[in-house]
Amino acid sequence: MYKLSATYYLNNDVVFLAKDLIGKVLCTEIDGQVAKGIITETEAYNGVHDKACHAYGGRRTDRTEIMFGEGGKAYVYLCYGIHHLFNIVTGPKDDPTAVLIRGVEPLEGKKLFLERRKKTNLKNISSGPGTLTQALAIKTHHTGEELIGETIWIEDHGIDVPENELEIGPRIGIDYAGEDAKLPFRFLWRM
DNA sequence: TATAAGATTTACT
DNA sequence: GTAAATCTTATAT
Repeated sequence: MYKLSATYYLNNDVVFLAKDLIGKVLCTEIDGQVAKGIITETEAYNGVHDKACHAYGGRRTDRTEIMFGEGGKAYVYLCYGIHHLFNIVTGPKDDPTAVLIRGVEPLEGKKLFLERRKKTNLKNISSGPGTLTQALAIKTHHTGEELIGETIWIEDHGIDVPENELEIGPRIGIDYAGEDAKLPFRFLWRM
C-alpha cells in the first residue's frame, strides 16, 4: 500500500487515469478524523475539447482557474446549491483536465460515514458524487488542496478490478453537452 | 447589479 | 416515477 505520488497525476491521458483510479482508495483527514473509501465510479473531463467540461473552449474563470494548473490538486465545486462535487485535477500546466469522483465504497472510518450522512446502514451511503463528499467531509474550501498532503490523498491498496466487472459508458447528467455527452468517459465498478 | 441555469439528491405521489 | 429543493457561477444589462 502506498500513497500516489505527484507525478501520477501529471499523466496527460485523463481517460486512462479515470479508469486507473477505480479500485484506488480516497482518504481524508478532517477535524482529526480519518475516513477512507474505495473509488468505484469516475468520469473523465477532457479539457478544452470537452463540451461538458467547465473549461471547454479555454473558458478561464475564477472557478476553473485551478484546472489550468498542474495535476494533483483537488477541485471541489458546488452544484445545484447543495452538493459538493469532488474532482481530481490532472495533466500538466495549462491543460484543464480533471477526473470527477462519482462514487466510493466505505473502507475505513465507517462510523464517520454513518454520522456524517445521518444513516444507520452503509448501503448506498456514498454512491453518488454529492453524497461521497458529504461522507468524507469534503467542502468547496478544499479546492486547491494538494492530494499528496495530509488532508486529502489517494492510496493504492493493490486492489485488482477484473475487466469483466468494469462498466464503461456515457457520462451522466450532462445532456446539454450534445455529442460529447455520449463519449465513453464514465467508469463504474460493478461489484 | 441582475438573471438564468446547473457534472444532483431526496421526498412524495 | 415525478417533482421540488436551493444557491453559486457565469453571462448579460
